[in-house]
Amino acid sequence: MGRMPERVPGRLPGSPPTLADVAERAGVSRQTVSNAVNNAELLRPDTLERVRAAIAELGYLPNRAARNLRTRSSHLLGLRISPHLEGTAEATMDRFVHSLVEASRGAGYHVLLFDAVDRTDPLAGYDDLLRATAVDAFVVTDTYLGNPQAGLLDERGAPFVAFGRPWDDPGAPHPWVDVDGAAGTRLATDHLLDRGHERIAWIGWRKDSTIGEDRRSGWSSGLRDRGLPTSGLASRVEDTVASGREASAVLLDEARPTAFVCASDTLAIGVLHTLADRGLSAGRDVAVVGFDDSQAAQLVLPGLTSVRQPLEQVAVEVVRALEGVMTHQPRPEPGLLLVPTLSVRGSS
Amino acid sequence: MGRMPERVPGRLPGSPPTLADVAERAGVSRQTVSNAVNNAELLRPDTLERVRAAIAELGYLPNRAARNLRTRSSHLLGLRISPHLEGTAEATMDRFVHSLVEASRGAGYHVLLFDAVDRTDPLAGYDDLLRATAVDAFVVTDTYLGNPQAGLLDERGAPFVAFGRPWDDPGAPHPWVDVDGAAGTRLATDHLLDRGHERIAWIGWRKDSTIGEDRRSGWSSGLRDRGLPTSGLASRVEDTVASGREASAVLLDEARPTAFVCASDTLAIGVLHTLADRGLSAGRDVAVVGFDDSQAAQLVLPGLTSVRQPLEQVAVEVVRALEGVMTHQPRPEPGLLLVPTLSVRGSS
DNA sequence: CGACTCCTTTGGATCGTTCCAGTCAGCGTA
DNA sequence: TACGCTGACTGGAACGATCCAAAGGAGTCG
Repeated sequence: MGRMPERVPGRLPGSPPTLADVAERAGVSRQTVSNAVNNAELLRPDTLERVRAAIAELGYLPNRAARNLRTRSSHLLGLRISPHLEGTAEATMDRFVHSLVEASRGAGYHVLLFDAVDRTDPLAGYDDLLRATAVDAFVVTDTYLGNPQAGLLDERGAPFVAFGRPWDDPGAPHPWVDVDGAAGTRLATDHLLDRGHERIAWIGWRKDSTIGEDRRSGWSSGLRDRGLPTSGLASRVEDTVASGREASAVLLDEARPTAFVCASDTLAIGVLHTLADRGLSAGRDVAVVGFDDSQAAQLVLPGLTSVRQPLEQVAVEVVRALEGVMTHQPRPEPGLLLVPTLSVRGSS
Repeated sequence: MGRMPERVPGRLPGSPPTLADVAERAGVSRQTVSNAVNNAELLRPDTLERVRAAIAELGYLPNRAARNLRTRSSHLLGLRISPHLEGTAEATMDRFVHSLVEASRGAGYHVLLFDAVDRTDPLAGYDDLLRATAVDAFVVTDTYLGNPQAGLLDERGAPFVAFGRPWDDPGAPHPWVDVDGAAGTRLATDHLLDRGHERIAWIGWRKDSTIGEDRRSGWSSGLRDRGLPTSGLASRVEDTVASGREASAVLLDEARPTAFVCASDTLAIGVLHTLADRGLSAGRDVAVVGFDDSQAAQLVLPGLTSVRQPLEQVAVEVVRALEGVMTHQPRPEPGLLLVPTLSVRGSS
């Protein structure tokens, strides 16, 4: 001992302490400090305490870059955010981001946000981060567009978990977590049936939207199971307030429903507008249920009953699945389907 | 040449190529490849092309961890997200996050999200990331609570830029970017005055909210400058729909205003509810203006006119300021105040 | 023709951590 | 006493990039 640590003279006083600083202070080797941090059970109790004291005194925290380099992992999860989602999907995504950050922290990960330089390239951003080993894994959320991402990432051996089912390839091997939309609309439909409604209309998206058709099926199965008709009671339109408004006006004229189930809050708010136009009371005269439980659903006048996705739970399961992927644990099932709940408000 | 690269045999075929791989392929030294990436002007044109070809063939991208370790910088910006903000502030924050990710990318940075383990500690999360040199700088957004962060981060020499003024210490030296709330409400007030309104009411937050008082001042100065009265026309309440509804009912009864300017969309929607209760038409009978231009403002029935914060511009300026901070460039002014715009819709 | 530039390129050291092989002391057993 | 064995700790090498000083080559000039 007594050897001068060579690098100290040149160090700025403000720069954080290193493993070597702690080692010198505790009178042990660097490796022993490393073990104190990562494998405490390898140390004798008294040594451990001495090292821990030195760590506390100096306020030492391992340098991330050095650790990342050595262990070939960054403890970062990449999440690509779409520049601007349409309608209420944006709010859903934001609620998910919050939940994901929280769930990731519990597992020792941080969330790295990135966006697509070139929106036409499905792998834009992903590929660069992967090759630069800047993230350990991805959370893929933009799967609803006919996700080429999943397949492409799988090909490159990139670890990831998708929030959203592989609609176009139900047998896809990659792990995913999703919310059962049909169960949500079924919940909504049963809720309305329980309130005595028998003529319940559907306003959803165009037929080429698989998510839209899934949500629709919850409505139709709910009516069919009670022997009630669905024909003439469904409409498929764009996801805008104006479309919901028009579609509901037509349905009211032609099919006289007493309740509406909608594929989104945006459409449901369109229905509320139609009711207001006609002097009908939402909730009393005609019931309305939306989907997403957006902020707007809480703010509009009678309060909009809406299907709420369990995003906190989705985030937790996504992180759990990611841990499995990164440790190469085999999974019994690639997918996990969670059940939404219903936020009941004045509109029903 | 001809020397076998020692490390190749042990490398997994899937692991990304390194500087050494590129160097060997191009027949140059590692340093030359490094220069080709970072200081292209140092290379002779033909060498540069050869190296670039090798980089392209191998799909090389510098390893982030190694670069971070050597250069002592991570090219990451830390952003702490609050677990759950109240009301429409959450939507504002999310729009800002999107803009920040985009602006950061332009400057070669990514955004790292984190949240507070312990919400009572103002530096929770910040300190750890700083000591672990996990981020280069922070974007501090939660300054409206009487920001102890700014001072504490300044003390530790942490580079950061705040979105939000240092209300409690106007002379604070740290850089910040903010939106001029008073200018926004002034814009709203002038807009209503131009439409012929003379009795314009204010519904804002409690007096201890500095932001609320700032926004209020735009309304009061607008009226004073035209010699119109403000007394009896202002109300200060909680930021909820119910409060806005009650406050507007009282004001309508006692002061008979023909227009309302509100400190938030949440309050403005409360006003809309009161108008609907009384069979008054928003826009025709009574005009209403909100603040934040939230999604709900676009969805509610006549459309809510609202003050829109230029968050894209804020993000760009925050990143610009951060670049200045990190290169230790002196700043003429610590702060920058941006002017909002007005999104005019049916409610006015 | 040798000395002196200047420009390009190179090898070694380094950032701070973890992996790996090995040292050393202490203890039980023959 | 000699031997092996185990547990606690150590020193050197490695991860993959950049910084630094110095080497090599081409061109200029006395």
